[in-house]
Amino acid sequence: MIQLNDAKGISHCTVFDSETSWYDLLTDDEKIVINENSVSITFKKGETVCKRGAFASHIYFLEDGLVKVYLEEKNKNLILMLAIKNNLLGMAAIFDGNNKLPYSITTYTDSIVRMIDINIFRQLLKQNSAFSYHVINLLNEKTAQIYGRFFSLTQKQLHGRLADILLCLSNRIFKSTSFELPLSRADLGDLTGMSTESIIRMMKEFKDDGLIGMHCKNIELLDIARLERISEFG
Amino acid sequence: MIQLNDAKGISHCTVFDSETSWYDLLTDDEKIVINENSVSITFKKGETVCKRGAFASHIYFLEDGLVKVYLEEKNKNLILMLAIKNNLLGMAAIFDGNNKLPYSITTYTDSIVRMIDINIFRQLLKQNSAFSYHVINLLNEKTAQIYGRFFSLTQKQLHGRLADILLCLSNRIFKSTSFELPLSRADLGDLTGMSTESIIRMMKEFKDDGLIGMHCKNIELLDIARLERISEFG
DNA sequence: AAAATAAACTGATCCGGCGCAACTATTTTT
DNA sequence: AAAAATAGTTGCGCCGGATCAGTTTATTTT
Repeated sequence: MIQLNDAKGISHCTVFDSETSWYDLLTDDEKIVINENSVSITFKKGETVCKRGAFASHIYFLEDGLVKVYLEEKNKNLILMLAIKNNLLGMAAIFDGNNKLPYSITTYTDSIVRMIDINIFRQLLKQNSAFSYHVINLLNEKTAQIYGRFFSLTQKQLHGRLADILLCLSNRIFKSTSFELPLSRADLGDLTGMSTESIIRMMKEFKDDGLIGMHCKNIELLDIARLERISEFG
Repeated sequence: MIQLNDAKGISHCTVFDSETSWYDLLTDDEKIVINENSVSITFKKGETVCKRGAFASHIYFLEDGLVKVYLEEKNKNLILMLAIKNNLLGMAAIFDGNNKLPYSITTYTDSIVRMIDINIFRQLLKQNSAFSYHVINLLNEKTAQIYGRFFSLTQKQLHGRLADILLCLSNRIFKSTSFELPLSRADLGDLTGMSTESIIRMMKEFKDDGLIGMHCKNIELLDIARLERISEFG
């Protein structure tokens, strides 16, 4: 289990990555039910899996790929979280008053999504408490993450927010200090609550200060300790 | 069930108020277990129920009163939500990696909190799936709310955020267009992500514009339609 | 009731970060 | 390969809101 809020401060992380498998908690019969009531769909990079406001008919299990979960309204965008493979998405709609999806999902890379009938999923939650207990833990982990990000975006300024997201991408998504970004600068903006121009300026500043290396989409974190200090102080 | 995200826009609301009783979903035996493993504590106005970072030993059921659930760090504060009676709080710690509370809770008014042993609560979740299904719904409702607030605080400017919180207080807490605020201006600031001074200035502006009436702590919403428009356009 | 403390308010100043416009580089389309 | 569209970059001006420094008004304390 990954620690989300350490003693030092309130960390900002936006990736959800669960190792435990909910599927293993189902009985053999239940597994059959899931299999018969779900389909695996392939999405290309940049395709939309679902849109906020639509009726929620499925729970999405991301079998492979990288997606963003986001809110959009007028020209304002906010990425709520990034998700990598083995994530259950769309659970917030399980009992939303009106059964509408509370967010949209779009892929960053080619992705495979298993779409599970929401009523079947509800049924399993109601009948299998080991499964529903596990789901509660998943939800709580996401909630803790959202709190950290909420704090970061409302209380820190640009430097801190950029440091946060770079550390998060490195630790949680790419698991390496150097990686090739599938997100555009505009997406980084939607993730950190800043304008595209500010993202660019700030990244250049980080580069000039020797905190990161950067050639187009290729990023390398050079001074993690200093990035962490920037994240902490703001 | 209260609708959280309507078609018009992303609403900002910070109060959690559930009518359904989780307690009724327990069996008679389970009710006895809960009763034997919980105590009801009275807190005076302004007292701290729990602090972020402490080991989570209990789930808090707010039997009466009004509390804030918040993050604090250095001189930065962020109120995650307000809760009124009949709310379960502290559930985010049920399976947090390290069993630490992810937020602090303080009362605004004299309050009664039933403190339920967290392991007993876990046990009930594991054995009673009707109960855990209900808890999943509660968590999802909170999540949807947090998303709306997240959007509000990161994408709207002061006017919109103030309109949001005023409408929320009126609709969800006081259930009246006129009410006496138990929160200080500083708390309103922590709730909307703005400085105390800005809260004061903005409220005066709203008053001068005839949107609200205000005498010290007494607030009256005079033009709800315009407040909603301000909330929507930011 | 006086003193002390905290909360509410006001005005002046300053700057972080946004938005615009223009330009370049890269990718996609035809 | 040329054209079009998208993404990335830079400079500049401006303004929303924070911060600071103070005054006034409430609320506690003694």
